[in-house]
Amino acid sequence: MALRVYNTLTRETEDFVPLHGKKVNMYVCGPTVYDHCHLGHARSYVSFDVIRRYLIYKGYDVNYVSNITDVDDKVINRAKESGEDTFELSRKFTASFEEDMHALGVMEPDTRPKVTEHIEDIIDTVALLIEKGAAYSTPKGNVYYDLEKSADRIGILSHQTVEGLMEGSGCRIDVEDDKRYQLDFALWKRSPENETRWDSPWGRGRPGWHIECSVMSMKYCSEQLDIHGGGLDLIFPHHEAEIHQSESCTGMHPFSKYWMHNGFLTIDKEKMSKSLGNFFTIKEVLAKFPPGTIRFFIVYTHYRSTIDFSEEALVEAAKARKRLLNTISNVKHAVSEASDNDDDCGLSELIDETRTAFVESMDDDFNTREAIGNFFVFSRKINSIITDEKPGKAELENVLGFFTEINNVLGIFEDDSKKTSEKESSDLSDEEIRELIELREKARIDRDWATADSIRDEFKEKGIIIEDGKEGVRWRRI
RNA sequence: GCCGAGAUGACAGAGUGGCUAAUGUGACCGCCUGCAGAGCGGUUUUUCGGGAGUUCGAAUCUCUCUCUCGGCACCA
Repeated sequence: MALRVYNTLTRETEDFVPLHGKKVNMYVCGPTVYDHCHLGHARSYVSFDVIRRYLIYKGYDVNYVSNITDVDDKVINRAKESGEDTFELSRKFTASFEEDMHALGVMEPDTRPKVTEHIEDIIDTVALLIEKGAAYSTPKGNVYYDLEKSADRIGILSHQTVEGLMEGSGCRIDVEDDKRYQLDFALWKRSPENETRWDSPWGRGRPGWHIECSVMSMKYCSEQLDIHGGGLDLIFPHHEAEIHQSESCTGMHPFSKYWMHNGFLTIDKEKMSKSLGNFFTIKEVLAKFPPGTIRFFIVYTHYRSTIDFSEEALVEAAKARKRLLNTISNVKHAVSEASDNDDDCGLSELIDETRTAFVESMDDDFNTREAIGNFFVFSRKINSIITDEKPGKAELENVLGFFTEINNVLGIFEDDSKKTSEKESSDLSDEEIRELIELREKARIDRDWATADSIRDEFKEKGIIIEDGKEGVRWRRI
C-alpha cells in the first residue's frame, strides 16, 4: 500500500517516494516571533506534526527541521513600538511559541534553527548568489534576486503568470525601489542607524524575508528536500522565492520534491490573520479548552481543508473526543476486572481491521477525518464486546496498546482534562473517596436517595464523576 | 483582471462510477438505571447547489449556470 500526497508543485496527488530510500528530509516554515502565536499557527504545526509522526509510523527516518524567524521587519517594528530590544522581544515570543507547541503535543523538531544565529551563513549564500550572477547589489546597499534572468521560472509553484503577477493588486512600488525588475525580491536590506543590523559586504543591514529558509533548510536538511511544508499563504511569494534562491545556489532541481500546504483557519468564514485583527491566540483558547480538544479539533479536519473556528465547533470536537476517551476509560476499567481467560472475543481481529482502515485513510494524503471516523466504529464495537462478552485481560490490554499505537501518530487520545480543569481537582485521597462511596452505597441500599445524591453532588463539586454500573460504582476525576 | 478552492442530510464533515451515502454533534424514541452518567439499539437520512449530457448505472465523469470562500509581494 502506497502513501500518496498532494503536491502543490504539480497540483496532483502523487505516490510518495523520497529521494533517498527511507530517509525523509522535511522542512516546515516556522513562525515570525513578534507576538504570541494564534490558532492558525497551531493548525499548521499540528497538521505537519501529524504528517511527520505518520511518516515515522510508516518506518521512515524523518529529519524534521522547522525554523524561528526572529528578525525581520515585523520584529523590528514591533520592538520599536514597544521600546523593547529586538532580541528580548523575539526571545520572549520564541519561548511563548515553544510553550504552545509543547501544550499541543507537537514534537520537538530535530533542529529548530534561528535566523539571528545564521547571519554569517546567510551572507555567504547571498554572496554566492551574486557570484553566480543570480543576484545583484545596488548602490543603496540592497541585494536583490534577479528574477528577470529566470523569468520562465516565475510561477513554478504559485502557477501564476508574469502578466498575472504584474497586473495583480500586489503590483506595488516599494518605498525604496532600486530594483531592476518589478518582481525581484530582496535578499539583503540595508538598515538605518538605529535598527538591529549586521555588517555585510553591502553595508550594514539585515536579511530579506525569504533567504533564511533556503539557507537553513540546506544547512540542516539537505540541498534537496523531500517535503517542504507551510501554510497556503506562503506559496507566493515565500516558497517560490525559496525555490529560486536554493536552485540557483545548488544548481540542483527540484529544491523540494513535494510541497505541502495546510489550509486556513477562518472565523466567520474569514481568514484568521493578524492583519485582519480577527485572531485568537493559542493561549487564549488554551485558557478555555484542554489542549487535547484543540488538537483534536485540528486533526479531525483534513489538513488541506479550511476549518472554521468557533466555540461551538470546539465544543463539538470536545464531545466527539470524549466518546473515544470514554471508551478507553471503559477498557481500562474492564481490564481491572477482567479474568485471565483466553477466550477469543474477536478483539484482535477487530484491531487488525481497524488498523488496516486507519492506514488506508492516512495513506490517502493523510485523511485524518476518515481515519478518526474508523475509531468511532471501533469504539462502539469495543463497548459492545466489553458488556456482552467479558473478554479476558490479555485481549483488553491489546486494545489499550492499539490506542497507544495510534495515539503516537494522532496524539488525540491523551486524557489531559485533569491538567486544565478549572475546578480544584479534588484534594480527596483515594482512601477518602472509597469511604465516601461506601457511605453512599449504604444510603442507596436503604433507598435514601437524598443522601446518595448529595454525596454524588459533593463529588461533582470536587471534580469527581460517580457512575453506578451493574458491577458496582465507578469513579473518575474530571 | 489573473490564479485557486468549494457547494453533500438540522449542523459539521468523509466519500470520485455500482450492495440500504462513512463518521461526529443535535433532536427524538427504546434498552439499562431509584435518578443521573456512561454505554448499546433505532429514527431524523433514498439524498448529494440548479440544469443538460455520457453510461446498463453518477454525489462521483463532461458541459453549463448560480452562489460562497481564498491567494495575487505582511501572513501558518
